[in-house]
Amino acid sequence: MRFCLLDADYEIRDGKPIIRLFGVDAKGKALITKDDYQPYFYVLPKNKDKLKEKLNTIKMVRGIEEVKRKLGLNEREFLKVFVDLPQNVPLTRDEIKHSPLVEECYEYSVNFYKRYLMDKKFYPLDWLEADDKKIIKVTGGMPKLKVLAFDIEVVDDKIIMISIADNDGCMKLLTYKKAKNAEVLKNEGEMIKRFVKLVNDNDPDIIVTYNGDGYDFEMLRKQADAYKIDLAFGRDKSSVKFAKRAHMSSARIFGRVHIDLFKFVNNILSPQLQSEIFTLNEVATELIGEGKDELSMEDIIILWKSDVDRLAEYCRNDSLLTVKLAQKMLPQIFELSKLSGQLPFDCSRLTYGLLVEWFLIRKANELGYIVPNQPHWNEIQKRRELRPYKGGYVIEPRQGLHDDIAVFDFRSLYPSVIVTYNISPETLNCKCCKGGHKVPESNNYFCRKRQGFVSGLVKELIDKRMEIKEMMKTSGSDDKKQLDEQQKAVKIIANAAYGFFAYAGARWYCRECAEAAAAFGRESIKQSISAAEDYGFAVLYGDTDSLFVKLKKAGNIEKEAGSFLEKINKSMPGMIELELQGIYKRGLFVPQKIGAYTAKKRYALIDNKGKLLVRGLETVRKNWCDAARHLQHDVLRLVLNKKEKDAVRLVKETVERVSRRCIDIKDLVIRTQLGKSLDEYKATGPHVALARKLEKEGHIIREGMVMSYVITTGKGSIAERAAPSDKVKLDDYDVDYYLNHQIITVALRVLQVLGYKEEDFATKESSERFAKK
DNA sequence: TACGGACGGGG
DNA sequence: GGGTACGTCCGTA
Repeated sequence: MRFCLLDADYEIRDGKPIIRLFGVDAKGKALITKDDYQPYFYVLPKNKDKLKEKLNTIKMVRGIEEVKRKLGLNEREFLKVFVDLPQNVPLTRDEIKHSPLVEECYEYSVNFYKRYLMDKKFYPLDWLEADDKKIIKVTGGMPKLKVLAFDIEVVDDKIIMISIADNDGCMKLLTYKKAKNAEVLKNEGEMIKRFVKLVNDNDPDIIVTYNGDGYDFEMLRKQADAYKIDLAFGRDKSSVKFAKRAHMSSARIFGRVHIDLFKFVNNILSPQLQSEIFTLNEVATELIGEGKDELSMEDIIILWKSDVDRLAEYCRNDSLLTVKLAQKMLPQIFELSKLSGQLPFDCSRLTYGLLVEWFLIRKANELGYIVPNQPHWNEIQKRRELRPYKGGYVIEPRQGLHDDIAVFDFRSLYPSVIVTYNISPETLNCKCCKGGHKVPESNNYFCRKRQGFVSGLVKELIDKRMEIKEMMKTSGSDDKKQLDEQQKAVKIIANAAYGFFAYAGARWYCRECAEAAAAFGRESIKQSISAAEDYGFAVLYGDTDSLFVKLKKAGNIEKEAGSFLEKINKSMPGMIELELQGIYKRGLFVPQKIGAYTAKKRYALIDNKGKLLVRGLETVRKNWCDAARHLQHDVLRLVLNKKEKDAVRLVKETVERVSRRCIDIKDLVIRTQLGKSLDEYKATGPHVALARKLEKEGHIIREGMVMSYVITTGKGSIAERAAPSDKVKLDDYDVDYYLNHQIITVALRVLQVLGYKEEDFATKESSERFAKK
């Protein structure tokens, strides 16, 4: 049979590990094929023969082979130790790791299915041909995959609604109250059972969610456990497995690839997005130009009581939006899978650093290198404690409002720097050439004679990207689209290499390499900046990899930005490339230091369509009250539309309304989650103080509960004055707190830059309060 | 000033 | 077999 590889794992059958490969054939039919493979790891022996004797006494060991592999730049002789079961690889290593016969063990923590794919040189989305004897790679295009998205709604810890949508748009809505176009079930348990059946009937290859690992599947598991329902989503009727991963569990389904789009956005895509907020609404708006009406938790509770039809519509729209977003993002995930060799399931959940790491691991394997071991926990800690090295070059922002701004992006600079100066752990201060590439402001240098492992691979990536871009020029629109996804994937991995050198958990960690790349980078960026100034731009702000400019004299910013880029890219060495990130009508720049604390990038831009791009200012999260949250956004929008006076008036109005208690108390509610059980708290924040009070009154307080409170007048710390939001009357709230810690704080973030002080927002009602301070 | 704790996404 | 990110900002001590 011939199939396109989508997923893999292994099972133990009759005491033997069996690899299972999952995929679809040309007609889109799901297939599973199995293969035998033997787990192993490498040992660098001190005494080869004696070690072999010792290994042969270990029951788990099934065979030993002598092999030559490269360790760094040198070829060494290793023992390849085969064991019976994958889980016995680390156990066998434990038995010999302290032996005087062993210098070091390697590759003992590579998952068995990854080991198999790596050794066979199988990449996800490869077409494989399997017969009774063996599996070989063949050619084939992209198969048609059935994609299904789902979304749940929850009220009071109960799932009240589930919607599903697939790539044909066909949908289903399950609930247990009467609703239009819904399938109405008897209760929550029946609904979950029905959902499981629907998924199996629909038989998707890919299941997509938005934060399904962190929420929907967790919630389903909890409720299914309560009703003793088996979440048998697997193609073999197996239940969903919750794999413990680095920081959260991932919902894994046999035979179907569960892709959590939020994880991919958060881990990989976020640096390339304009938005700093990664809600489904924001991300979908940016990527597919389609958003959604957002409902608050309270809204959902109210709608469940009063307007189930509308809630159903909301729920439907969420799964539909998720499936549309998947159509946009899956090609990107697949291209990264093809490049890094990681299964789409893993690839969509890897962090930036691990994505590079797995790319390097597979390449190392293919080039005959032994993969360096992961650093030990104490080594990672040691790396983290090192003082930070000098990073990117920062130009302090020119505080205030500016018109007609061009933003240039230097991000492709780092891969070019790594290649140009051969920056790699093995080429650092080599013995062969004392006159290597010297690092600015340092005594370190990099080899000129031998290509480094990492720098060589980054070079391949850059060359590949050039090739793809060349191909794009002569290809049709469908091919072009796929090629574009390919070049983006290449760019993602190439760009991540720099950060990877400084990532404390990295196998190819090299602080000197990161330092060097930063130093060479600073040099080149400074050159680009002076070129921009010579051209006639005023530099408004720059930080590491981005540059904000406006024209010194009147002119067309878009035209000038274009011709500047053309000019500078001709004079830039090698692959160094400056890109235009965008043109903006107006921008507000906030200095990095406000009062006592410093912050990174803080600015807000507005484009010609009136769309806002906000960085570093949107600290207004759920532990702020709605009044403050909305005020900051409105103030920003007004300021960027040159309606500064209106902004100030709005702040004054809000101050006045808060002072006069002419405000809806629900706009003053602050929410904070209890992250642990009450007795574990050392510090008593407002939410903890309130929770303790409620517990004494006989309420049951559990970890994970969200406390909703309002700060009231009275004596003591803020914490002592937090009262449950549903008990607070309009006369109770603390005007001072809401003005000075919420409303004015948030307004000043923006307006301080334009020279305003808190006195400027004083009204008759509030001036007395300011005078007192 | 240092440090504990929460935030993110989802509902 | 491998540690619950990680950078930021609030409030308390």
